Amino acid sequence: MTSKPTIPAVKGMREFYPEDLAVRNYIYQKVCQAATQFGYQEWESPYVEAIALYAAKSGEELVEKQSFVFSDRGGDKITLRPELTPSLARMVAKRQGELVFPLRWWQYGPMWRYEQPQKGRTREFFQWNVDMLGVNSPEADAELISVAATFLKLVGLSPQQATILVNNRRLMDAQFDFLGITPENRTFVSGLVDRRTKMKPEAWDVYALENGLNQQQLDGLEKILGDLDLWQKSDELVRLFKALEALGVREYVKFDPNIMRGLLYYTGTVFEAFDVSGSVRRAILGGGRYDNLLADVGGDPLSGVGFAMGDVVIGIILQEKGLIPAFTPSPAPILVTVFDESLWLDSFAVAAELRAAGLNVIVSPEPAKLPKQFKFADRMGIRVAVVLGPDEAASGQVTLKNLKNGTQQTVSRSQAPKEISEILASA
RNA sequence: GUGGCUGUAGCUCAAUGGCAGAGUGCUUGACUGUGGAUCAAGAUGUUGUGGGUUCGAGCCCCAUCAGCCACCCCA
Repeated sequence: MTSKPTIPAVKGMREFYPEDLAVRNYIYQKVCQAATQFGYQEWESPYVEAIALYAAKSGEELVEKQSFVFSDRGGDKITLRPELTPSLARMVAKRQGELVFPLRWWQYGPMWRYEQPQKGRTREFFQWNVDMLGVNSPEADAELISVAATFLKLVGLSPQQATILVNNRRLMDAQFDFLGITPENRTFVSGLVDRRTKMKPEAWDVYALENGLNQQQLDGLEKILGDLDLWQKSDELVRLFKALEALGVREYVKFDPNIMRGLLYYTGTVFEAFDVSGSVRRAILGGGRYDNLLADVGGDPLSGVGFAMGDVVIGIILQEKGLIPAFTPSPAPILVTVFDESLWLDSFAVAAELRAAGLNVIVSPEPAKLPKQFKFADRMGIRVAVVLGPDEAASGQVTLKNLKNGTQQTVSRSQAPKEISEILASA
């Protein structure tokens, strides 16, 4: 054996073996399908950006602690992109005058964040971003939630398995006002709400009282957070749920006053999707409405709504539930064997004929014992083995073996493509 | 950045401080023109890395790297 590699992969970076890439590509395919059903356009932005792009809009945590930052040869600070929204804002602002609104864009690509790798979290991940810009309405919010729900449905997650929880920032702010919580205290209270499911109730109470809430406010807050009918007090949420009903995805969505989302730039509807039954407690995806997206990059004010989904959490969930299609190692379903040295190049010629007929074909690179070649075919998930031995060569024929059921037939070389196609079509 | 657990054959894991092991996979054969099943034989290790304690370290101590889990944050 060779010695062990002395230089490991960089911490938290992903290595995609063929079976891993198959999973990634499967998710990509479903994401594309969901977005395309709703008429969203695929776009792409640079993987490397100036750090200054994020300084304006993204949180301090993301820029200072979670970005991979480098200097280019001119001394400018650049970074592997930790998120997509600032790039979106810039590209839209640059062509704001000529783009057609409402704009519906999606992207699926790599992102990097310098975090401690753990379950559902790596330093390199693929993220699906979907955004609609230029419309500010609960009905537009409903469309985005509907795209997300459509994806969940496409990958085989039922409403019982995965749920999208929805809340509204304006509704919560109004409730906070009613309790006499000051605007400067709102950020703390939002964080408090966010933390509620992670702390023991008593500890949470103490934490709240120690940070400026009085007992009356705490009681009121707990009442609000337990009120699953609270959405009826929000015109926006009433319209949202009616639209979701019409869009046919209402069963995937639930109101939950505990959903706040940490990002400061959300202003209205917010939502997160969770796996209800599995081992991952992290959100599958999250998003919401943000106003004034373009203000910081010099564009005209423009409201938008969007969400993001990482590939890591959804990948774990789909694997756990057996929802990833079986992996076939070989993309070519046909193996042409090489019987011996004298027939070596004849086998190559047979392979070329089959490829010319439009088939995908592996040919053994050198003579080997047939059992070994058949074993290889089996391991690679190949469905048809082609044998060209002395008998076949003498009569201008080849033997075709169906590896699924073990049957075989000997046919002329000219007929082989047609016969193989029939075998492949039969299963 | 903080805390906890782990690191032994390709993989999953054993081994009271005293000879480095099993299952699985791999190679070969039973079967020189046919894979999956069965049986038999065989090969495989700087015990993550570097120090230390000890007559003796896979095991104890320190450091370091990596992985997992939780916190922070978030997709």
